[in-house]
Amino acid sequence: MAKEKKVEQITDMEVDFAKWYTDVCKKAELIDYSSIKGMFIYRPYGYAIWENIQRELDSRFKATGHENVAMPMLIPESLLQKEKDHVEGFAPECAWVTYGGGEKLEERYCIRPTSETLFCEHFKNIIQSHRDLPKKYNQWCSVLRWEKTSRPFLRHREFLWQEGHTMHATEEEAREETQQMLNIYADFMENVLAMPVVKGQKTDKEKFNGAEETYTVECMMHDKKALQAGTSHYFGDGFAKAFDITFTGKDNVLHNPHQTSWGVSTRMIGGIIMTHGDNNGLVLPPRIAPTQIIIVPIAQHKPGVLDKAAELQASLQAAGLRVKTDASDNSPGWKFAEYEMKGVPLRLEVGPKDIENGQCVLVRRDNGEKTFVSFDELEAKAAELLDAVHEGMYAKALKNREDHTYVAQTLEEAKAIQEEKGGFVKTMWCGDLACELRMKDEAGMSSRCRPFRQEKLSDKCACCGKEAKEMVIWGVAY
RNA sequence: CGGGGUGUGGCGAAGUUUGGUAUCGCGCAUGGUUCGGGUCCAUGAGGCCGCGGGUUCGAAUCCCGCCACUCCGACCA
Repeated sequence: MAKEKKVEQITDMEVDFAKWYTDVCKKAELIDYSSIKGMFIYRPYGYAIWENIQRELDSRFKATGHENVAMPMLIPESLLQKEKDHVEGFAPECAWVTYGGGEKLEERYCIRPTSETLFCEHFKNIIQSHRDLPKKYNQWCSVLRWEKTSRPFLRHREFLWQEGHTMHATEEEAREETQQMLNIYADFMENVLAMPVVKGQKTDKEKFNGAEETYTVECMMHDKKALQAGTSHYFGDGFAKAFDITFTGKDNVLHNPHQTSWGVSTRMIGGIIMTHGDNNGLVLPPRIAPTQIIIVPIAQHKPGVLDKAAELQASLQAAGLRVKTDASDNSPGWKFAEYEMKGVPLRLEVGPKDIENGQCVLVRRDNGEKTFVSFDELEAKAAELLDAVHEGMYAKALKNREDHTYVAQTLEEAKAIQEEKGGFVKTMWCGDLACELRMKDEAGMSSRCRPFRQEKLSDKCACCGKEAKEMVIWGVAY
């Protein structure tokens, strides 16, 4: 019996990372393909992860004064076209509804690729006075973008997400909102998903269509590629002007409100898989795992074993943990492999020998460590171990990022690092688009962000040698 | 959207070159057996061979078109 490789159905990530990824998505029963390219079926286990993500984020949104709404799915073409940069960015990947009830429509409708325009139309109707501000809305929905290539979770044509849209009386307040939401994302990813993030601002080239500023949280995957896990945009009053949204201020003068939007999607699940997964399958962060503890009874036909398993499940559930017992006829070894593949953070083994000794075994998914725990301290120990699994996963992911983040002083150096090692490359940058394009052309890397945590690596831009403004992190992105 | 690869029961494959009754392993069902790392045995069910045309007495196999998956680019959350 192989010690390292316990699940034969999954391709090793060192052999073929892309195949490993799709194997995990399918074998862990997260997702299935549908008959339409880029449209995926979220299976119960995959959807349960999304529901847990939703629950965690939604409570954070509510705690900061946001309200949920539901907007229409269709956008009239005339509405989409009101903001020039926005429509230019999204028009190429829109899908259109042209028939209704068998009749050709007067005006075609875009299936929402994002809902800024819909929110703006609505905001125009409901905002009159400074007393109506701020408006802090969010919606959980799916959006459609006609992508050319697709991969489970990472790039769908239809994907689930949340989009927050807010309107504020002052620029200062809108900017604060933008930062607050970015921080909520960062905190959520690190403390719930165990994914370390780099916070920063996008370059003009990479920012959202129509935004003044785009902020991002960037993560590094196992294959050293970057994943943009969430974004928060400051719009200024550009959309407000385009949509003629005004309010009367305390000064009895008409003003345009300042706007933000921010979103994360099911792409984060792809991030979880590629940040934490291993050659035995998925490894789920305990705080969003649909099942946190799987109880595997040993010699379950023997009297008392299943009763004890049920008793342990009940007491763990009473302690607020998500627990299941697998009492199927499959052998214990089969069950071990199955729940490893599904990434369940802790396995609890209990058999006749354990019952005699008044104990059971807890096994960590992240590192395989076994702990014997007496029944009377099980709830406390299980909760403690779940936290330890979270911390272990975070530390491992952080180490991966730090081990594969490099400094380059020149474009040639950056290119060499990318070709030989991959990962994040930090360089100084003058701020010119031309240098950013050269980095893409010659080193194959796009700018991931201008990190908030700046370092002064030198005085000169790595590309052109002119005076540098700031440090940029470059990488190959999903 | 350009270049390569692939498509055969739920999964993984053989068969395609040279047209001639649809194969194997896993899984599934039933019964028994076993249980601390994917137990073992027996019996059985399940296939529009990606889809649509064409050639032929006859097509999984040859020809044409399309679709999907996948890898490498370009584009994008």
